[in-house]
This record gives sequence, C-alpha cells and structure tokens, in this order.
Amino acid sequence: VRTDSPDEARLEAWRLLLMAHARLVDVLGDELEAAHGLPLTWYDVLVNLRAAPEHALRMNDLADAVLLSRSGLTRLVDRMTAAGLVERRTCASDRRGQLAALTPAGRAALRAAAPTHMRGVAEHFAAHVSEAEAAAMSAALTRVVDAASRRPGRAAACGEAGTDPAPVRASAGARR
Amino acid sequence: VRTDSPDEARLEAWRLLLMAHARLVDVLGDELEAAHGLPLTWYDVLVNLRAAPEHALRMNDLADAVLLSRSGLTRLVDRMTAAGLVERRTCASDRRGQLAALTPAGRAALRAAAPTHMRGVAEHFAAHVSEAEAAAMSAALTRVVDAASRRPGRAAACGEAGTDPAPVRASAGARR
DNA sequence: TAAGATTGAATTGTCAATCTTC
DNA sequence: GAAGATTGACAATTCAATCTTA
Repeated sequence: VRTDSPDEARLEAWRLLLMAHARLVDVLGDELEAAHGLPLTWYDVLVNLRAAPEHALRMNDLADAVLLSRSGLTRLVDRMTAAGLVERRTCASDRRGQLAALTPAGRAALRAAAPTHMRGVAEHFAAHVSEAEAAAMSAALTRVVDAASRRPGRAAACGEAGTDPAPVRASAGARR
Repeated sequence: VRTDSPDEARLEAWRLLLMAHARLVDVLGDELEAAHGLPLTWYDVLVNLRAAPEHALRMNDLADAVLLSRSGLTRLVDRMTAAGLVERRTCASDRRGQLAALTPAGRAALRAAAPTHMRGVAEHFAAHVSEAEAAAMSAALTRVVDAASRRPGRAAACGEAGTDPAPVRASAGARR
C-alpha cells in the first residue's frame, strides 16, 4: 500500500487498526463461542475479575474496564449471575456499592476458555507481528490511549486499604 | 511498561490496540455526534459510498465494508433513507440486487462532517504516532488483516459487464 | 437450488429517571 | 445534594425464516 505523505502513512495505520480490530474481534469471538459457548464480552468480564484483588470489582470499575455503560453492565452481570459464573456482594465499607465477584464456576469457565483465547490471539495476531513492530505499536498506542483517557476519576476498590490503583485492562470490542 | 518475553511484547501490543480502539471510537463518535448529529456508523456508510464507483454499492458489499450483518445493514440503510442521506436503487444487471446510493443531501452531510472527523483522527491518533511507528503498524496490521480475511468472496460490482473470473466462493462463512 | 435482500422475534446495549446510601 | 447502582422505555443488532430472482 502506497503512503505518499507522512500524514497519509498515519491515516493508513488508523484505517488498518480499525480493520484489524473488527476482523480479530469477530474471529476470536466466534472461536470462543464455538469452543466454549462463551461470548467474548463474558470472557472479558471474567478476565477482569480474575485480575482484581479478591476476584471482585465494583460495578463502576468493571464497567470502565469492559467499556460498557453502567446500566449495560448491570444487565450483563445479571445474565452472568443467572448463569452462575458471577455473584453479587454488597460492599462492606460503602453500602451503596455492589461487587461483582467470580464464583468457582466462573473461575472454572475462565480456566477452560483461556487456552482457546490465548491460542487465538497468538495465531491471528502475534504470529504476524515482529518483536520490533510490537514494540513500536505499544509505544505509539500507549501515548494515544493516555491522551484519550482524560475522562473518569478512578474510584478506590472496595475492601482494600487504599494501596492499589485498579489496573485498567484491555477489553474486547464494545461498539457504540 | 514491562515486556519480559517476546511473546509478552506482542500481547501488550494487542491489549493496547483494543484499548486504543475503544477509546478512540468513543471519542470520535461523540465529537461527530456533537458537531453534526451524525452517528459514526452513518459516517462510515457515507464514506464507503463516496469511495465507490457511481457513489453506490450493493447491500452485500456495503455490509462487508461497514462490518455489519446483512440484516443489520438493511435496517441501517432504512434509517438513513428515511433521513434522506441515501436512496435505494435496483441493480440493472441483476434484479435481485439492491444498491444503496448517496443522495445530494448525503454528499452534503459527508462534506460537512469530514473535516470534523479528520481533525479528530489527526488530534487523537496521528498526533501521537511517529512516521516510523505508523509504518511499522501498517506493515504488521496488513499481515494480520490479510490472514484474518480468509472469508468473504468478492462480488462483482453492479453496473459492470461480467468480467469476473474469480469463482465467487460460497459466502456462507462470511458472518456466523 | 443458490444468491441477494428483507422481515419478525429475540438479544443486547443505551439514555433518562429513580432509589438508596453517603 | 452527590455518588453508586438499578429499572423502564427505547434504539440498534442479530438469528432464523421468508420472498424474489438467477
């Protein structure tokens, strides 16, 4: 693909980022669903909970991590609770807060699905990216993400002493 | 950003790609909506039509370009037709085919919105990416997209004579 | 019979209003 | 009053079935 001007080169990169995202989320979602009947959104929630201290997160924080609206997340957690993968707990220190917590079944589902997903990412993404390219991408996109993240104040996690700034993790496709 | 193993570096790049996509689509969508009351999805349709010969595309091809299911696109075009930005035409050479075509109003809307969007991409993406990084990203993501695009068969454009040698393979696998 | 496109039913996500607790 | 979360009404998408034309 020809990229004449410096500006054109960057636009082309943006265009490809959009295409790559769309294709991969589609493929990875299909594979996950076929192998484990697990929607990519659910997997994303499970991963974020697994990474959280106590395997639990407040609805607000989880919504940010999954990049869904607050009410959207309420409904998603409803479904996952009905499926037994997640349970609700009331926050001890602040009775307004609700925690979504991983159940044993949820942990099991994640443990079963993770290899499939990892293999998918390796096969459909990592295999086509050199180490240098990965480094360049990471450097650039870190700046992009930082610049675009001028919105929400991060709230403290519930049960803990205030020592842990919740890790904002990547999440799978949420389109507007 | 710690990237211990070569594999970790690639995973990190994937994670950042997901985050960058989510944030930017969100921001760019908001800006476009605020400035012109135009959803990003609509803008995407307009751009694709503008780039097509005759400013018209068959529903199937447009669905692929916009990355929406066939029926999803039917409804989207319904709305845009109601808004006067697009019109339907029946394909001359194949009466099953429907074309979505840009109307003057649609072209005007695109012309009005394009500067906003371009400025947004420049500000939120391009400004943070060096030329070398853009080149590396493009190279890598081109490979990724190519590898992931083992699905859709390309259909012939409508008005053209039947100069299509490619045996249009069963497009069954296009969307689940 | 298969391809192109649309429709109906059900799923998923969003916005504005609400309820509870701080 | 403000923050955390949920609910109801509504918008956008998807899947399966349908209709038309090739």
